[in-house]
Amino acid sequence: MRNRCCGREGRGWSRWTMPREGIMNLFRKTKEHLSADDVFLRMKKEYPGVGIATVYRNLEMLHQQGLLNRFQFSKGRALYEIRGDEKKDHHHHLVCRECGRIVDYDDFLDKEVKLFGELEKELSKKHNFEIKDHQVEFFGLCAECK
Amino acid sequence: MRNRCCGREGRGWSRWTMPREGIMNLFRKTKEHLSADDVFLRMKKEYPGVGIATVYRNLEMLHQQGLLNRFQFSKGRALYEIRGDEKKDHHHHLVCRECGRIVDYDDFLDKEVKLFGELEKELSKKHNFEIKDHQVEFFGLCAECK
DNA sequence: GTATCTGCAAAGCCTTTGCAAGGGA
DNA sequence: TCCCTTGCAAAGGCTTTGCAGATAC
Repeated sequence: MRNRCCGREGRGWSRWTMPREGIMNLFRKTKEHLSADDVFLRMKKEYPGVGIATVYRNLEMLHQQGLLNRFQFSKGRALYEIRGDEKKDHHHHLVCRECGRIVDYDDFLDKEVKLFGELEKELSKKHNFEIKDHQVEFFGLCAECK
Repeated sequence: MRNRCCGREGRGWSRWTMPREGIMNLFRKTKEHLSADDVFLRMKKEYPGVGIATVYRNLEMLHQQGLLNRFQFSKGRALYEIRGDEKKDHHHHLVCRECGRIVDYDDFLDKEVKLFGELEKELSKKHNFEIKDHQVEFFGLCAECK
């Protein structure tokens, strides 16, 4: 599965390596948000011997390339998730302030999609920003914690 | 200025102290987003002798009490800002991926306000979440960096 | 063959914690 | 007096870096 390496401009790597492949496989198999340590621990089973530094380096690289999203919901650890087709896989988050549980939702209301499109356009113009992406979180208490 | 201490239920502190007051004064004077270290350094001038641990402890306490917002836009450091009247001071962010600059905007479109109200209601019901707050960030490149 | 990538260990940064001393109520 | 709060220093958690050896192409 090194086809991803070829014909890709400015991709940030020169070789499609085993750890890189292993990390992407992991994310392809799960919908969870994983921390660097989560990835490191799960990698051990299928690709033993991969070091934590390599995990960090690759997560950063894959994030830079747009293959993974990175989130920093709370203090401490960053969380990653796979990023698929922009339009298809985009979602927003519900984050529980108590237990840290994260719920994704992607069944947007039509007006929600429409509004964000308009907002990006309008804000770009008004603040002279080139907007590439957005992130929305609702915070509160989940069913168990409230 | 210890009036804030009195008659406030579940406020998380028993005494309105000098460091606490100093920190709030700092935030009242600025619209910037400050890190714990920023606060620590600025405190030194007016309230020398306040330790960094105290700054962290109080930022956390003030955040818990809803007087400060905490954000974690990128890895590393948390940023704080003063939180005024919910309706009046609420705003969203534009974050530059290149230089980290943060622009606030609070001149919401009417439909934007309306939509978020509807969304919170609908998501609460659908996911059995008690939504208390939301946070919106647009990421991209600022005028200088693009 | 060679520049890139890796694992290991050590260092770095931000944040929290333990504890004895200080200071309101 | 009581016990909340503080400052200091040490520890903690997550992440990055330096470097010699391994590896993709």
